[in-house]
Amino acid sequence: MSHEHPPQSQDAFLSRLTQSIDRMPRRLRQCAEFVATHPERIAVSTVAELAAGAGVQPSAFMRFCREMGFTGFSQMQKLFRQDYAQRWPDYQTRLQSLHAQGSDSAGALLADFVEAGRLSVENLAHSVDPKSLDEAAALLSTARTIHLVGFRRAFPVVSYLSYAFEKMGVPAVLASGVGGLGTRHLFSPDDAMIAVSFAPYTEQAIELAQDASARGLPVVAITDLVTSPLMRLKSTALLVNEIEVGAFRTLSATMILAMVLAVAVGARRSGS
Amino acid sequence: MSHEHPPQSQDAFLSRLTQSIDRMPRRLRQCAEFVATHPERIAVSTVAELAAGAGVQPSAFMRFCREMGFTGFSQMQKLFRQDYAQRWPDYQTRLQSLHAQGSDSAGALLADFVEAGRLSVENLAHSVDPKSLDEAAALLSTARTIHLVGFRRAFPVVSYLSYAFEKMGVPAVLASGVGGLGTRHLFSPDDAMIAVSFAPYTEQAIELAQDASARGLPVVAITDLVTSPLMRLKSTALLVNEIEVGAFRTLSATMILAMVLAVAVGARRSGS
DNA sequence: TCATAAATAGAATATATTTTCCATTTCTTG
DNA sequence: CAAGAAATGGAAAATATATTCTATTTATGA
Repeated sequence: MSHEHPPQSQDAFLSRLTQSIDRMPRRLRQCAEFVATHPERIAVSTVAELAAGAGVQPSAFMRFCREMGFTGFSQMQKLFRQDYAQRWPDYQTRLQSLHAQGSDSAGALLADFVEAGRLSVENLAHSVDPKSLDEAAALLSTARTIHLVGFRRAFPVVSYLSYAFEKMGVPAVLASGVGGLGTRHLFSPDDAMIAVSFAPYTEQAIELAQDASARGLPVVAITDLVTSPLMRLKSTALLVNEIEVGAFRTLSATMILAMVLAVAVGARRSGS
Repeated sequence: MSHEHPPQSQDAFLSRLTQSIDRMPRRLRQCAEFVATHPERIAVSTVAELAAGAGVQPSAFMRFCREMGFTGFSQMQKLFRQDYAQRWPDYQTRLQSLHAQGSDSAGALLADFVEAGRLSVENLAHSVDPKSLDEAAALLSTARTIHLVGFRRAFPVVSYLSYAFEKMGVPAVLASGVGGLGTRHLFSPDDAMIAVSFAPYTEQAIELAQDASARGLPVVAITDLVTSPLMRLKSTALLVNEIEVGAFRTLSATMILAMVLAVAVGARRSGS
């Protein structure tokens, strides 16, 4: 069935893919999913490479091409090679063309933030001390419960941590700050805290961190400057410096740091 | 002469080309000129096609490749394919082998995630269509209220958007999903929605987006795959693809996209 | 102008890639 | 649970593509 005329455009191809992906058998769906994730590779890869990427045999990928209405892989590839030229430019060129659209267009904005984000991320590898990171992971992995504190710009970070910890089965509570006094009364000496705060520092976050520290909880701080109030605690500090665009700072590097921390803790927990 | 090591990048290739083009014999210069005019075709063409384009015999084109320092056409083509798409598969395999070695010290983990983040961010410049971005900003800037929908991994994104919009005085509501039916009854035709969801898609998010769309609200979707259910709505879609490390995906590129969207909307609001 | 070297075209060969085929396994359905 | 259908993996065959080889042409310089 379904072996009529082949899709004439990438749009047609993709809509057909979405339509039939649910009804596909296992291996064919693997192909479909891989193609949906990396459509740009079709033009420049061989069946063998794509099949390997999707984790199937070349013959399975062939069947996938047929199922999509093509006579074979070559025909399908031809479609993708046709308008390859449009997206050809590499990263640098692409950035320039985004900028060229005029300084107040969304494209120029995107170029600015992408560049800032890239630099921030690259910078992270230097600004974070691996020893502190190990230390932080060690502290957190032995805690009974991890309290997560962060407001305003830091809130997305802790909400991500909360999600990641839940996914890995690590007990963690988000200090919400809404509905009264929060989770302060729950602090127990064998717990630990991750406090996230950036200049200008939210008082509430600092207070909670100080409180926890006073009660003997180890505190891991994610912050931006060495002058941060969080540095005054006897805490383990992880520094991230996001590059500013206009009055805005990205969160790209910070999210990566959060993720690394979460995964490191998760690994230690399950490993031991 | 000149048969040393091959160029390692497209830039190196091009500078070498300009350098030697004057000293080349006729047919070889035809090749050089054609390649200089259509560098994007190298990755997706055969020698025969390129030779025909340059008006020479395939064997002449082969000599040209040699003259440029490659062992043959295949090696040269590889360079042009790598710069475009081949970073990803290389990266994935490298990562798997690292994981197999069990180098799960926090430092190595950090390096991995930094690399993944950097690539994800760079890729954003390709995957997001500037036109869609402009369109999205336009739609959202005229809305009375912006409804924000996103759960699980997408929640940090919408919580950031909520923060950014508040900071800029743009009315936005977070569809919390907790405490009952949420904000669905608040949908009004002159509102708009930003829906964020990644595979495996949270049903609740999809439903809310469909509901909003059915009621005539413009929906801006931030999602990962062309097969995403959010793509089926007549919505404006922005695609972000984060590289996977182990079973985890960063949010670095996604946060940048969110930020760009927020700032673009804010600028339009205050500008008009 | 002639001798020599370089460059070229086209066919022949080697290699890579696609495509088909079929035995085996895995699902469906009565 | 058995019979049939669908799906799969692997390898063999067909095709496309890259690469080399050599006879011929074109350029170079004394």
